[in-house]
Amino acid sequence: MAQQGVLTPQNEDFPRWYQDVVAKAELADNGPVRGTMVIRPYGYSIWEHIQSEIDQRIKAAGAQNAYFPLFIPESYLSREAEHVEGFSPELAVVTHAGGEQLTEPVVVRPTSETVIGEFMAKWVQSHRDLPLLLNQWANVVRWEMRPRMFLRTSEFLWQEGHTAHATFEDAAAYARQIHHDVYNDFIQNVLGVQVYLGIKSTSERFAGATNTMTCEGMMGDGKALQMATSHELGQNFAKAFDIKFQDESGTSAYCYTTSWGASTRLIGGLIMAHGDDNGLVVPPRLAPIQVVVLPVRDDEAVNAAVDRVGDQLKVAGIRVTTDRGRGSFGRRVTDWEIKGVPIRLEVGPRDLAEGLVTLARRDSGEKVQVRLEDVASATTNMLEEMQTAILAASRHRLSSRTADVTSVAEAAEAATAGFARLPWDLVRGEGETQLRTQAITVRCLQRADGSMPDHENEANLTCIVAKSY
RNA sequence: CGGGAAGUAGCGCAGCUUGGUUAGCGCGCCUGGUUUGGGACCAGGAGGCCGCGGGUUCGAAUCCCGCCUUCCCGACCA
Repeated sequence: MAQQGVLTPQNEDFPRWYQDVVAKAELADNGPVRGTMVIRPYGYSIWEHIQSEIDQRIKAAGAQNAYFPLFIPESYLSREAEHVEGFSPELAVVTHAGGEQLTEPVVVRPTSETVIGEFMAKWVQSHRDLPLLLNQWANVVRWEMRPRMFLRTSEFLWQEGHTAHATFEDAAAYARQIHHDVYNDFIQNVLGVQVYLGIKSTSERFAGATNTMTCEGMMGDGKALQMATSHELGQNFAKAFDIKFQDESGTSAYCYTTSWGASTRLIGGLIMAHGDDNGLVVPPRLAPIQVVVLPVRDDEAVNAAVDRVGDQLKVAGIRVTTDRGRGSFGRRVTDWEIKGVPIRLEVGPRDLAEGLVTLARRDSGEKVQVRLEDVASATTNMLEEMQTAILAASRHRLSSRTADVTSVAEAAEAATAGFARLPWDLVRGEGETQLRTQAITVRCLQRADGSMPDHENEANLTCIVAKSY
């Protein structure tokens, strides 16, 4: 039965649709202070799954978790000139504490290169201490001009990795390893989003970095979202914080450091990459709830079957929940659709009489009937199919809405609907400035074959330009 | 921070132009009953510092000033 939508349709007003999903899927609420956000239990459970997947990959890459303080002496920031220049406008600074004015104000960390640098300097003495591979899960604060739920909040949750290496090559290789094996692997295989991997142009680079790598995803409205980044920091922070080691020959040298992060912004990316007019679509591998079992009516035989089916799925290792007796069937269906649960398993007397149940897939709307004894295997298969289909859809959107063009003017035109790709030599400098006036930015630079360049000055690079979040 | 819009019950809104008894409506919520194969229905009920502060007035949701917050478009950004 056609209903008036619960959500604003995407093509009517995409930002409004986004807000609706955040609210109706019970992901988050606005906090009382400008730009802050309360992450609700369902939203937080998605974050916990993101954390767990990324954390496993970080550990597989050899880094260890640690925790550094929220407060940083203001003077630390100013030790690295570009870093302080980049971050000062958005710092929250504590000037009073304990009822007194502080002699040195402390900043609430916007990122932790500086404090961690300070401690790396203490911990690194010898080449035997390298590489030093650290990660922390933390909150950071950046007083942004224009907050948006999950995409840009004054306080956000993330992981930030910080490493120190003996050589430029080792640092560069590790930053790339994180970029591919942690970020791209997670984003593609768990989040189901196809991204462009590339390096940032000088103007888009992280403050204090010598090279910034990015994963650029395309959202449902054709705009870009930077979903994770890895930075090579050269010796900038090593020099500012005196991170030195002695090599085999006894010569003292500065380390090369890296940093890399992914944040709760990924949830914004999840919403906008896969969501539709019925709400969120959570990829099966990420979903806190993979299957919701819905009894069509509150009836003894049906409930008994619901329990049996739920147990079968649990035994098969599927994350399953049951929703019974909470209002009408239709209501429960739409509620779980908004939350994006991959599979809805309907149990009703008619099907049951024939020994069947119905599976409904969230992304395609496809419904199939399966025999009770096959529920676990059919569900497992459908979850895998959906995971594959979601990535395929994301891949299709990215390729079909990236236009290869040959001028800045054409790029500007193409960027109204998606991404544009063109030779970097046509854009760098003048073109970049010109595109910026139309809110279009260079998202990343790639080699002609789509691989990641070593630096901006390589010959024959292409660039991808788009409007972005 | 610049340009635009808006803040009235949990959510969405009307009322404001032209100040005047008790501030309404839809959804949601509570109670009881009937329901449940795509947002159920009937009956009864609860819920308001009308964003905050000041001013004008006999009287302010309504007029004036200031501030805060949210949304949209920019500059900034994970």
